[in-house]
Amino acid sequence: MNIYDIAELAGVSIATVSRVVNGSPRVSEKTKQKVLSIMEENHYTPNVFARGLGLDSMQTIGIVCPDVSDVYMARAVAFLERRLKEYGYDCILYCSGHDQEKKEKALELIMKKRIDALVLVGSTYAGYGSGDDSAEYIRKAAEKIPVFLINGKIIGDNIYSVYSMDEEAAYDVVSRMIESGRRRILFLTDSRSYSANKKLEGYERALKEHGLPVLGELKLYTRNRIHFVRDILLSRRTLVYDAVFATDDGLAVGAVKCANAKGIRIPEELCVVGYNNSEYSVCCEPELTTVDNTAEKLCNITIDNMMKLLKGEEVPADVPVECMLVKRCTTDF
Amino acid sequence: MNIYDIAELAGVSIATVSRVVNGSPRVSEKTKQKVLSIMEENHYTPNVFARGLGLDSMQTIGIVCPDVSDVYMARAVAFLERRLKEYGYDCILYCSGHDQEKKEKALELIMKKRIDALVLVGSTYAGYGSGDDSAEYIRKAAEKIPVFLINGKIIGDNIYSVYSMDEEAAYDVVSRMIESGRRRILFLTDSRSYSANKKLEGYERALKEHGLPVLGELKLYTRNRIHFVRDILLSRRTLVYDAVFATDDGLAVGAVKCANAKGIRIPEELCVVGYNNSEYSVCCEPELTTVDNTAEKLCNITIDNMMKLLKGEEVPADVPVECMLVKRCTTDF
DNA sequence: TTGTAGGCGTTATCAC
DNA sequence: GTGATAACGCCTACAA
Repeated sequence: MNIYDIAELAGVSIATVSRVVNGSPRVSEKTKQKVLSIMEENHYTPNVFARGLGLDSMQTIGIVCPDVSDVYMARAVAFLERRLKEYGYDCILYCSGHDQEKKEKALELIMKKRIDALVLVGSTYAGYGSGDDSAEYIRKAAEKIPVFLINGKIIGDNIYSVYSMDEEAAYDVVSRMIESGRRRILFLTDSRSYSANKKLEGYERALKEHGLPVLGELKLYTRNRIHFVRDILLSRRTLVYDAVFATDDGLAVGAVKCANAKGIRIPEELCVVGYNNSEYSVCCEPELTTVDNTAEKLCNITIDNMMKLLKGEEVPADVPVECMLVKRCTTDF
Repeated sequence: MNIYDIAELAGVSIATVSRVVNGSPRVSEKTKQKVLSIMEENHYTPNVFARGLGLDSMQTIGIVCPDVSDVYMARAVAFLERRLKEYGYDCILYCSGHDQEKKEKALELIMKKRIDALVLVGSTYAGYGSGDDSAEYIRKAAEKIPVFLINGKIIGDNIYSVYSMDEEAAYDVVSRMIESGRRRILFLTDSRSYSANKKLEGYERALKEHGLPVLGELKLYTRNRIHFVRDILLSRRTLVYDAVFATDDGLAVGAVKCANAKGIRIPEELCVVGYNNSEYSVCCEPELTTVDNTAEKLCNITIDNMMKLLKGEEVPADVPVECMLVKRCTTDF
């Protein structure tokens, strides 16, 4: 059942059917009703491929993230999908992993689908600072379609970054730790991404501004698995700290588990702050104080701006969004 | 840059270019190399819309789940996406919510995309037993393309169900609880889905076969939020139980939190078992014994069977997969 | 207001 | 082995 069949049944030309389908006002009410009823009767659905071919768009947005099974990514994808649907767009999803090579491959593949725009979720797509060319593949994609980064930042044509103000949040948290008497604050992370770096910068700035030394022994890179983190901390007997600032809740829970295992009291002897305000934070015991990076807000802004852009409006290339501290039981400030 | 441009540059016809693109053997090695190099030079990519129009397929599979931000769904989507990619298929993602109306709408929308097949993740798509017509919209979709259910079961033409053996797993867990001396076992769930019903059946069968009564007061339906569950259990002062079997880890964690708040010792005084072997189970304290429903296996089987089916092979319409008990610290058997 | 005809970029079926 | 050419189903000037 195609547009020709409908046209014939309705006794009009395909142009008229097309006009009805696309809600053109240049159709008489009478023929419009006629055509609509025929379409209804025959369950006619325009062929999206044909339409895509003509318009060079299938109203589809590409979403790429390293791994949807990560709770943070999953939430972001859920928010993005919902918002996109509200605008009548669909999304195709790619999980790229974290390897440079795989990420490049993923973008190459998804670009072949002739999507209208691209969203990259997670700061792994942000490059590792200025002057490196690891983000070149993203710029290349941006030559064809607008690229939106969520929680990453790349400066370039047709690239739009919406990210949470992690440096400021980290600075704030660590400052409070220091002001409440902590002196040896462990920086716990699983990544050297843009966002992790920003958190590190905030951490270091807070230390410096409060006259504390920045110590390599108090920065720990590890895998983001609860037991793994717990065990690594348990095994470092010489590592002394009275606070932990983790770049993800999972890591923070690992630190809490370690303290529980050692019989260290939280928050009296150890203060812990996580990141992302995930369900883990209320799952662990005691429940975790954490930074909410307002993922929903980031996602909504991203899609809203994307839609404006696709309509030809101007949108800011750089949107920083404030984080929010959610206090629970692992802090005493 | 389209197939005509390439043909002209290579001094051949578009038919030959098409043959090269599609790896047809009926091209001389010489012209093939010539065409390939021209394509390479010009970064030629065939237009997927045009190809889709001709072949009536864009090698795309639809994935629908109620909510990707749910950890279980997110993991499933990740597994599915990875496997699909291995086969050269892409996926478009829809989150439908749980409302009947929304689910129908989601399927209606995604069907318009002319996907090659459909995966429905989660037992919310399974109907609520035989004789109800709430799954009619799924049968309708199956008239056009094969539909695969993950963790649901609908019997019908062109519908394929891959699901974990939840009845058996539940029976097994509850039996062990009883055999280790538990007498009042709370059944905790957030859903009346196919899979939740199966778990309930297993629970009841175990009680009956061990000569214990099935009590309404020991079945609790609640929202799947840790604090919500904890608070509801705390508020039911008269509710007495010495074991909890929950249909999801989140619920089980709520029960653990309640016990912790009341000072009830786990597993001595209370035995708790969750479901899905999610990260929550190692997050909570004490760590949760849980049933692993082998989501990865379900997903891989689903996609493998789908690919076979799309190639014209026969595949079973019904694949039950065994669960696995993962023992941690909330049980003493 | 409506219809005609060309174009979108492929693939597939013929001939040669 | 290679090349015309007709689908595929829609959109949209342009004509009427």
